[in-house]
Amino acid sequence: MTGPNSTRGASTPSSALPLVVIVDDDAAVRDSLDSLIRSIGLATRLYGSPAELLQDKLPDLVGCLILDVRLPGISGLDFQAQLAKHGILLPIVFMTGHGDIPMSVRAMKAGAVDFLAKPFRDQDMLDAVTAAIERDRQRRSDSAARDGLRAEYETLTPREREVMGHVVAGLMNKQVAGLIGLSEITVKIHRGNVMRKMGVRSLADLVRKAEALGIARN
Amino acid sequence: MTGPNSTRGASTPSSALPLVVIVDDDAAVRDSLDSLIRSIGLATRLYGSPAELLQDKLPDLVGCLILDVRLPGISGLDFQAQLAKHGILLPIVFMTGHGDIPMSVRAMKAGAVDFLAKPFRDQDMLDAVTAAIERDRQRRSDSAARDGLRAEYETLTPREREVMGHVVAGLMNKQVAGLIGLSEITVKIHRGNVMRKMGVRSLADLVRKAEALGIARN
DNA sequence: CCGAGGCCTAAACCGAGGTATGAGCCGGCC
DNA sequence: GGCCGGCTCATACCTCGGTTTAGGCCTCGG
Repeated sequence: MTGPNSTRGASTPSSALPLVVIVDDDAAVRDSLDSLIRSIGLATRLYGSPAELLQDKLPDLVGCLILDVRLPGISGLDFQAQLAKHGILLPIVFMTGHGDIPMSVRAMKAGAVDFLAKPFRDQDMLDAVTAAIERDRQRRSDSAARDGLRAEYETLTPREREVMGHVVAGLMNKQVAGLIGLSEITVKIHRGNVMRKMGVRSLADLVRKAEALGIARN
Repeated sequence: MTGPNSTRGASTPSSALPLVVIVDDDAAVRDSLDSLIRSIGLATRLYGSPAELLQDKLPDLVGCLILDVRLPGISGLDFQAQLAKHGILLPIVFMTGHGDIPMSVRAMKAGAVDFLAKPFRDQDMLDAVTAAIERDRQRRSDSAARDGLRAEYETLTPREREVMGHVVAGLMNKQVAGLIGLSEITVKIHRGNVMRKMGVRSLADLVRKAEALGIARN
């Protein structure tokens, strides 16, 4: 059985090439998919079971998963849920030889990119993988933006966050002051600090960042 | 065959009771579903074919569609696409006796709420219908909010919209003035009109409304 | 103990936001 | 023609936002 370290080196440089992780208990299927995926210039990583994948630590690359729904020891659908708990958020393309409709519907509801019945056309798999990678790219981009925002927000002191909340809610400095029992001038100071730390120069931008952070519930 | 006017009156008052529209060419299936849906207190409307549904004009109620994928004259999936063009945005629950996985995946990708293989358990159908209605309720709520915003936005004159765009982009009045070749005081007037017509009293609220409207691309 | 950092405040000043009053120009419509 | 509405501008006045300078209080940790 192909072990965890079955990455094909030649097409897996440490660059930012998208990585397609293939999990199937049939070595022939793995190799076939490996060839297919690498034919469009993507890196691959092969596993014979979910356990092998979990023991290995995946590089943090843009990519996706190709899973057979019938896997050794666990259902592909349960594995899908398990991966989410492990913080592995790679988009998943399912394939199956003996699947049924409820299975496919459940997978799609749980966020799978596609669900292909074997035998599938090569092009269908490539389309699915391409879509999955694009989805992952988007997710990472969104995630990075949110992380950056949160990093800025976390440099704020408790008071500054409190003031920021009221400011983006549309209150005037004097109202904020009255609300939390401060002098207006102090609110101005905090407000200025917020603008500087959040890296914005207009209230409009601050409001947008606050929205993206999910603040300003009032 | 049951005609377009087969609505069961007793459980279909003109109130805001959610409406479940059932399309199936088998009268027995329609009646069975009708009983099931009405058992949980929802109104129903039965059709034997997509054509009948399209000829009829549906009341504008919260609700959903239950479609067989195998319909007279057209595939349920094609009908799904066709309905979207007709502006009928009701969430769809598919059911099928002879469906396959690609069909279910295509339906789910196209936004179906669920895809049930016959025979299905009554409870599964009720769960799907409940979820579909909830989705429709949410969609209508979002849509109504956006329509209200657009109505306000449309009361703005071209100049006012132009000024609004720059203001929510975070520019100062004098910058806006320089950018579109006006005096600062005129910008202030327009800005004041924008605030009044858009029904907001703080810049923060204006920015949020602009975001919801998809303005402020810069 | 003392420095650092968070927190609060004040006085003073300036730039920006907002409104009212008044007025002129132009194009479309009855 | 006359009216209306959109658009423009000016003066004046007031409020609000924002920064600087300067100071005091507290707590935590070296």
